[in-house]
Amino acid sequence: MDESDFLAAYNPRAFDPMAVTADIVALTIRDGRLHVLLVRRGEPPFRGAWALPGGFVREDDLEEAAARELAEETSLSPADLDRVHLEQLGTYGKPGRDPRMRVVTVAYLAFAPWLPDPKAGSDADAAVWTPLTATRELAFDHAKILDDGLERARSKLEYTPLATSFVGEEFTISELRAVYDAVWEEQLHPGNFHRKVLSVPGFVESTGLTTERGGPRGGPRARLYRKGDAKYLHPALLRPSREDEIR
Amino acid sequence: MDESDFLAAYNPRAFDPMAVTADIVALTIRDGRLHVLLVRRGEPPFRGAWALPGGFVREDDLEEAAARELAEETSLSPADLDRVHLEQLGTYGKPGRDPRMRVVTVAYLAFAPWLPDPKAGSDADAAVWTPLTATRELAFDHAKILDDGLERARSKLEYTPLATSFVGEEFTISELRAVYDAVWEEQLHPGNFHRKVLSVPGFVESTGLTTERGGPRGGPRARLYRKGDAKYLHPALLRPSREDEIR
DNA sequence: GCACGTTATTCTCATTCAGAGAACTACTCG
DNA sequence: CGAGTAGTTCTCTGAATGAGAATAACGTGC
Repeated sequence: MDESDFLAAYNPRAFDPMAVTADIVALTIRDGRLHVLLVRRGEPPFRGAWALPGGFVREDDLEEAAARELAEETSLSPADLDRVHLEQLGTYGKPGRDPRMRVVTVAYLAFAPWLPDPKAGSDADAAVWTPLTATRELAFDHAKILDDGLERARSKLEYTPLATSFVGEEFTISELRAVYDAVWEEQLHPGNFHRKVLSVPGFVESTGLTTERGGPRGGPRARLYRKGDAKYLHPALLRPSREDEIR
Repeated sequence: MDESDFLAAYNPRAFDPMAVTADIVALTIRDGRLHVLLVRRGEPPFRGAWALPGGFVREDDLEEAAARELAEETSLSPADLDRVHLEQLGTYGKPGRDPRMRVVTVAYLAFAPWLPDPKAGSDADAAVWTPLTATRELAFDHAKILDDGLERARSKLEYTPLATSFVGEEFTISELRAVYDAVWEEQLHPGNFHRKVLSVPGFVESTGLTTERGGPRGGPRARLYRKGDAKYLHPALLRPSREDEIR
């Protein structure tokens, strides 16, 4: 066979090697604020600096590599990992972005519900959920990757039901609204939000239950919902007042 | 220095090498139909099969590599290349997708206005604009990449002014509508489309001119517009009737 | 137990937007 | 010149949105 001859003679080392890493922008919400998972690097380059969790891709698929790194950093059980939404964010391969060699990084974006505080992983001293307001200097071009991840997250809340990935299995409309408030950094109108969520087909479905108690500062018991079967929100739930970002 | 010692001792060949390619889903509109640029492979693997244009990433940036490949395949002048919108689509790295070795492909999506028929590039017998209706079997996982590119294109027309990348410098509202018709495969209402385009701030701006003649089958001269300064369409121009795709 | 502040939920009302259809007009073609 | 086509503008109707308010259920502190 022509083709198999070619493959036998093919030398995979003929090109400059490139390393491929999978890094993760993992977002969650704690205390009503958006947090990102950061690790402190235990090895050069950028030893001691904060960075996105990630690691080299070996034999596995890109997304598997990302899931593996995330599970390592957060000591997540497989069952927990199921509840985390993971999607590809983008790929960053500018020459010189890693001083060691040419590294192409495939970034993934993860939306997680509440998770316990992580333990340190293999190549990191520490991994912590960090509020976004306390932005730190990040290693490599991770600040740019984080920015891209935030913009993607903000945008995805508009036209997908992914906000439900940030809350528990059963949730109230107010908890869902808190997700939007945190990610968009805007206070949404409770009444209109309530109407909107219930009017979008497939966004949430009722469980028939309510919370056991009212809120910590009073108020009636809230009805509980679970995620519906919609893949897209239609009509979308648009961010208010983006006049400035439009041009 | 600790860090420079580390870098000096670092062996870039310690990992299995991975090749990185940049492949392109280049779309344009001809005769009112959406076309994609395909090449016929001149070398194994998949010799003789149709594939997306692309090639290995060498010293350059990923996007530069994509632009270089696109320019090669289409024999585009730098001035023409300026008018082509290029954005990253996604990265495909499943083990085994290339029989030669582990190949990670960063796919780019290009929107081009009318371009001349391409000549064959270096590693391809032929490159042709192919109507999407005549879908062929594609090499590797390029069918999936193409599908993802189409979905991205359809979606981007909704909330960005990228439809203007498919038409010339000056265009009529009807030409713009033809872009939407072709990409969405729907006949939009001419009156409502006209109202909508003119009412979205920054989508198009008037040139004050009109076409020299009416259409080939009659009708009045149309006013000419150029691209406005909006980065996003607000409110967006949503696809009609996606009820089926929502869940 | 009670007054009060808080919050879930529902309504109202005014405004904007989208879909359908049509009018009006300027053109090309035969 | 007459018929047909297409660019542009209007009208009408129903849906969606934003702002504000009403109602009612609950926790807290006295």
